Amino acid sequence: MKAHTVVIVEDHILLSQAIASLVNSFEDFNVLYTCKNGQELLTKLKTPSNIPDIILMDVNMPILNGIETTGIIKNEYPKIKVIALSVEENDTTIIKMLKAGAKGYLLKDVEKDVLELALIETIKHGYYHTKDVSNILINSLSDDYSSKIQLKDREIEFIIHTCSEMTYKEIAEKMFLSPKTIDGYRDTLFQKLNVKNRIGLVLYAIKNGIYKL
Amino acid sequence: MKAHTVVIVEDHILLSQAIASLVNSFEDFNVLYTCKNGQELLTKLKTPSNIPDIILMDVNMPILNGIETTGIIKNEYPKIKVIALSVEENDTTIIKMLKAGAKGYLLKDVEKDVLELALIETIKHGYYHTKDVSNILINSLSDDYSSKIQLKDREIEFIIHTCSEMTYKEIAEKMFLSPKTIDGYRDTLFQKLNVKNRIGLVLYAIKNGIYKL
DNA sequence: TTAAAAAAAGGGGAAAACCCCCTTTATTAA
DNA sequence: TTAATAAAGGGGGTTTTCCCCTTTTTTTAA
Repeated sequence: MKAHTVVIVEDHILLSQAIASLVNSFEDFNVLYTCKNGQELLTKLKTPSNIPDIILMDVNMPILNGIETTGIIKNEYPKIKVIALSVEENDTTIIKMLKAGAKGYLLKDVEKDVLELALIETIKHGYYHTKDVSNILINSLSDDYSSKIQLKDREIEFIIHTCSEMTYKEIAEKMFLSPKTIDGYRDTLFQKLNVKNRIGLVLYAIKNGIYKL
Repeated sequence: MKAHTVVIVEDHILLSQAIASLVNSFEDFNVLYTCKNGQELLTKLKTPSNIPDIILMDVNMPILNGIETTGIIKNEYPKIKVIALSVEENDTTIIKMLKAGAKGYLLKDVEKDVLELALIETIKHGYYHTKDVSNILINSLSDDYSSKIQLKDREIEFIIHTCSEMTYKEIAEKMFLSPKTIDGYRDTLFQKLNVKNRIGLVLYAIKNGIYKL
């Protein structure tokens, strides 16, 4: 009988089962069950024998996502440790998940040894952070201004139009503005968002969910 | 010693290793190694002892994606059977992958038993199709809109660099080419991919998994 | 070995993007 | 009502991107 129990919450069944197979190969860990989303997990947790030591939580899931679910777990099951497991590497998502109560954040790009270490450390110390995540946490303390970037409605509208093949002149027509005003918006946003050109702005917009493909 | 060998091509390392762990738990299958993209796979296959019976191939990967890789495998290693494994469920991607030579197409949402069945059937009969994929194949017989867009290695490399704040001049330096050659690549790709400008190219690249944010 | 195809490169010029500085107009708060 | 702030806009000039046409070099296949 293994020492510690794990539950996996991941909407792709095959990945869920594959990760379960991997975790079951670790010496001290046993997967109790898998769930497809946060809602299913909350239903399962009502039965006390279903309470695990650790939950491996995907972030992007339908119905009830990882961030929301983690917040609920923190409030109602404070003894359960949540480790996030995601392809999402942008700072905003990581910060949100950690603020919601996750004790660690692993990318699906890490080696399996890192997953095993994360499980062991979380049991032993209550958390596990990779260097990347530690850096992001540190930066988020000193870059308190960066979470305060406020984009105005018209700025957002402009950004969305830049994520298209339209010239600035065409965007100006679309927004009923002068091309010189568009120049002004561009200059302001390049400074505000610390980008060098339109490509930088488009990448920023997609990365931060301002524009969805 | 198990009967059949499998190789996994998947850019997220942990998923790669988790799927390998799962496949190794199947009675008749053994994972030889994993690769992060098609390019790495092609390098590995040059050693004859690295030739597997089956390749489990992700579709969206940087550098050389699943569709291109599968096409190359079909031409140069016709005995190897490729099964696609992806979150992508749109008809276009499925058709492209099957036309490229994949012997099956599984979603990451299937149960692990379906993966095992697919492996067994592919060894026994040479292919395995779920009902969904069979329906898509039948429907595609009446839609002969086959798009034959082939991207060359250097083109892909160029595309990845355009998804950055570098000027074309800087990209030319990075690729050890003349700026005029970059102009040539740009013109060719704009026509090939039916885009109007660099923004269009960047959006295409992100949408089609050529560039990952 | 030679011809064809692919890759690399070149010239020229117009349009678009970028950057710097500044003013005017409209809205909001005191 | 007036002053401050926000939004819109202007001039001028440089750099970069785009487009069109062509040639040279390298690689591949016959």
